Amino acid sequence: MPKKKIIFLLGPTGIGKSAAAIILAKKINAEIISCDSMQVYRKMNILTSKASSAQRKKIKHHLLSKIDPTREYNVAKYRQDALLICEKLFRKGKTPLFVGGTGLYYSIIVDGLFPAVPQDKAIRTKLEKQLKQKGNKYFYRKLLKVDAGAAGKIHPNDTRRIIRALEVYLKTGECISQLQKNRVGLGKDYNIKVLGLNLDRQHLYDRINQRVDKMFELGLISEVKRLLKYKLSQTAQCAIGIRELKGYFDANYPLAEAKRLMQRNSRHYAKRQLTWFRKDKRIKWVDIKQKESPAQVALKLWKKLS
RNA sequence: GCCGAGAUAGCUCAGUGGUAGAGCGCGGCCCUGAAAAGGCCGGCGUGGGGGGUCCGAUUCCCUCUCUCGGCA
Repeated sequence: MPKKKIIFLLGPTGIGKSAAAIILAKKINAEIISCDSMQVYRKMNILTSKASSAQRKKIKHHLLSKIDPTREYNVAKYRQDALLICEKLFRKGKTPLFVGGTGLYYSIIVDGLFPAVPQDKAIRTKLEKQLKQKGNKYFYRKLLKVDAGAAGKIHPNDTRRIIRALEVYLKTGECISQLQKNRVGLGKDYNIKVLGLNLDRQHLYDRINQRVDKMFELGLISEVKRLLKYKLSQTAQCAIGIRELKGYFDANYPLAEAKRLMQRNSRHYAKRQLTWFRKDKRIKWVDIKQKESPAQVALKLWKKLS
């Protein structure tokens, strides 16, 4: 029996993955699974450029608007949810088409998640308190003592990772650097195709800037204002636009500045995404031109699949 | 046309007689339970053109060009 096929469509924010994906999905009898860490949240539609309900009627989208923005979400949950949906699609005879720009989520599906422990609130609070009192250097030395392997890979200022490594050690007595070696990916059991969309940097940045302009036209301000009435989870509040608009609502700067920051942070984000994707040799890149329509892009993608 | 100010990084500008910095922008990279997050690295330059003084000029002098004010 041939291996079941899973397709990924990756690419930087704003490049036009979603629109092309819908057309591609139609052609290949696929349903779309979002590979995006922010589109899972409800009430964040304009902010995350989620597919419209009209688009969603054309092709079923999974893992969109699944979680309330007051709740936490993370890679492990994503993996669990996404694999479940994959199985469901296979039973229906559909091909899963993962679409998104969250490189870690992609990697976690394809390369696997090493068996570790979930976050532990109590341990974290303690560690964070210690970090505050003793400073980065001391904290880093602490990690160096218990897990030199991890310390070698983590910069002393990257306290978020240091906390995680220590958390794993305190919880399990094992080194995260050792655990990380045990990951089992999907490659053996499935036929995985990975497509990437790219556009020259200047035009990509133009698109990103324009997309932010568009968000404002569509009513971003009231959407975010509404969102801020809730106590957003730590993860949900990381979406680009929330912090930036909050500064405007708090009268720290004018609206134009909020928009400028959103555009800049989105550009930086796209750049980081490209860095992440660049080193992944499994990605088959499809270069698009500035003015290509979603249908044209979808056609190029489709050709790349055969 | 005259008077004044200026011309230094992609932009805004600082500074110095011993071949230049800052902020923003931009580029590169790392990444496993917060990943649209978090962290690291990089000045990316014919100092407007030409001449002079000097051991040595981006810095001082002359000149040309351009820009911005003001006066005509």
